[in-house]
Amino acid sequence: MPAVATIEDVASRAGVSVATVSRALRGLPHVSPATRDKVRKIAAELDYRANPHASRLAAGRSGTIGIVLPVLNSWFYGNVLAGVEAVVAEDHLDMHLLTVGGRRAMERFVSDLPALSKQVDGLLIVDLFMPDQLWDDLSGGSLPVASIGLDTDRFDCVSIDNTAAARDAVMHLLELGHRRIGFIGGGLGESGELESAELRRRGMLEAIASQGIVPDPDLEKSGDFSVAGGRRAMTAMLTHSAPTAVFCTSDEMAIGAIWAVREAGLSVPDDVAIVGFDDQPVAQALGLTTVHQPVGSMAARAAAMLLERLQGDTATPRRSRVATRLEIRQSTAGST
Amino acid sequence: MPAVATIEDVASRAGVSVATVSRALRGLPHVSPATRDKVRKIAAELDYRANPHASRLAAGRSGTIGIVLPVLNSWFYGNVLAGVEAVVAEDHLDMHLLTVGGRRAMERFVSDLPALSKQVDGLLIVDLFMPDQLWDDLSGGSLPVASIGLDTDRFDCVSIDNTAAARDAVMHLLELGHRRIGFIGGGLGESGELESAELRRRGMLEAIASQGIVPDPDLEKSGDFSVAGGRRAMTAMLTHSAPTAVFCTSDEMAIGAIWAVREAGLSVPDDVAIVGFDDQPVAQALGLTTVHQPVGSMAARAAAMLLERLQGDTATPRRSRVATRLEIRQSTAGST
DNA sequence: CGGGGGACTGGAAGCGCTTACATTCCACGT
DNA sequence: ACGTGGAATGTAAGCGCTTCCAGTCCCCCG
Repeated sequence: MPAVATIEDVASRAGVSVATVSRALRGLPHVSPATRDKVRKIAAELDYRANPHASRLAAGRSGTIGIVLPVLNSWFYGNVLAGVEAVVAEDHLDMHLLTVGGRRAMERFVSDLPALSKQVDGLLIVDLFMPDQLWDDLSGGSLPVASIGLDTDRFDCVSIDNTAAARDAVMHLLELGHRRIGFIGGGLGESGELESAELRRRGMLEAIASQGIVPDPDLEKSGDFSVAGGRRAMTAMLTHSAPTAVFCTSDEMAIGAIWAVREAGLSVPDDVAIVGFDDQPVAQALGLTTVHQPVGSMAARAAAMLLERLQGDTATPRRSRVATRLEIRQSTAGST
Repeated sequence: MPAVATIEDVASRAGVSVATVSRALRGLPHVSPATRDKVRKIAAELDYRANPHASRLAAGRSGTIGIVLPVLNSWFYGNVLAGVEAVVAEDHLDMHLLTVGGRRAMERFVSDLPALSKQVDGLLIVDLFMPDQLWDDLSGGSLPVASIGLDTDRFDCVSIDNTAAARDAVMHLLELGHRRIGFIGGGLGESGELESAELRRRGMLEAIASQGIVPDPDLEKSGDFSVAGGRRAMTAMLTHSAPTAVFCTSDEMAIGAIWAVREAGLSVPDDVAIVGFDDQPVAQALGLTTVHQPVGSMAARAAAMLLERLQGDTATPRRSRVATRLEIRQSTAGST
């Protein structure tokens, strides 16, 4: 049991008070350079690390930001985490995962919100089903909040223009001559549709409306952002109506849709063209036409914004819009 | 600023001491049922939540387990996180992500290890590049450790028989008549090969040796477990030698390999058969022959083992072996 | 009916830091 | 020579819990 050194050990060994050690180690003013160096040297010798719980309790800050997301096992959120991680690690902050998939978890999250401010200094909300109350609590509270994928002026956000991106994607299909265009949107668990999915649906509707096409409810299905969900939605769609093209709100669902199309003995893109969303690495490998969005860097940017807030920046919420780009590949334009 | 209630508020409102509140709320003995109920009722009214930092400081326990993994943006680790999350959430524990990709991060991790015991009660090591020193530190230290994917008797682990799984996969290729079989293994970042990749390589060698085939170094490449890495490795392999089949240590790399094969104007499986590893959802959708391993439940099981250790279980390390299964699909057996 | 022993409860000492405030010290201006 | 202001340092009061220890109180046995 190598009983790690405490601040007191450092202080006595350096012949100064704990207050001085604390100041010296954190680079605060009111410490002479000589003292600071000496303290640091001794701290290094002792391999001293401040006990984070003590620091947090005393300082009332946690040095942690909470990341609120629905699930962990999806490419999208994995990339978000990676992007955020890179940024917060630089500032020696920790990240605290708050998985809020499903209605129950969301309810618990909302009710925990007041207490949460003790545990995290800020919150990063990732594209998520947001009950109305959460919007209010979040923008009303004193906890800094930033979001990835939510497009709002109530707090900092970095997002894409979901509607425009979807419109472009569907316009692409229309230009190829498609008239019966399906849509696979999505929500996670029992909660409602994700806002981003809803906006993409709107873009799709705008696009087909611009060509005077009447939307067919049978051509709208909801998946859960998984491969299996996409397949299920596509299979259902194929049995009832017969789209010649389908726009999916995630690559995973698009892959599932392609699977379903092939299972039905049809071919992509000849019988059914498929468009995804996200542009995961796998999309390129498979020749999936999809909307590219730079998830990792969006996440990093949002994290950086949040960190600025933690430094005390209290300007009005910033909204950062990131460009998307339709990657046209074989799932709409050639043979797979 | 709705100043959350402290234990003292609850105590005074309930007319008892803070000690009693603490005991009542945590369900410790030596509290009469009547008192307990009263305290709980009042705590609920006040929406009291214990300040975790204070609890941790006082108790010397963190209620947190650390999860050590190399990267966050990969399907494998995402599923690990999801599996672990499900288990730890039940016990109201937090998980602390320790991303240790790359040599530098690993060095920092090793040097932080002693201090880490203040921050986490236990460590969950996910299939990772493990420097020798880390092995010693981990099994020598007092911190409970469990691992996912590492096969060891130095601490609890749940793992698969990588060698056997790889052998079976390659035997499958041999049975199909392949004689020039490539291997795409992998490590992450600048660190060495993952142990699991190394074991799979061994299984591959065993298999081809059993058929009297001499291994060809040109048929061994290393990827980084990404689609791009798999593609790169495959492209390199195709230019130098011409395998008729390739075994990849992850599905992502297998997908990249398929991509490269097609880019080269060849077809899967007719010119080159491809086998992956993991059996991600996307593998089934794509008809990728692959080794199935139940990542999520392995992670959950390892987490459960670790939790038992936290309860004080000090039996000798348990090794849990999970069965894998070769899923034969079109990338080796039919037309894609 | 007295004493022993549980079952409850409260007091209080920390846990290892941060930080407001007090103190010391020195260089400087007058 | 003496007051002064500011920088450097120390003192000590918490932060909000947990937990050891020491009571209290009551019941039951001898």
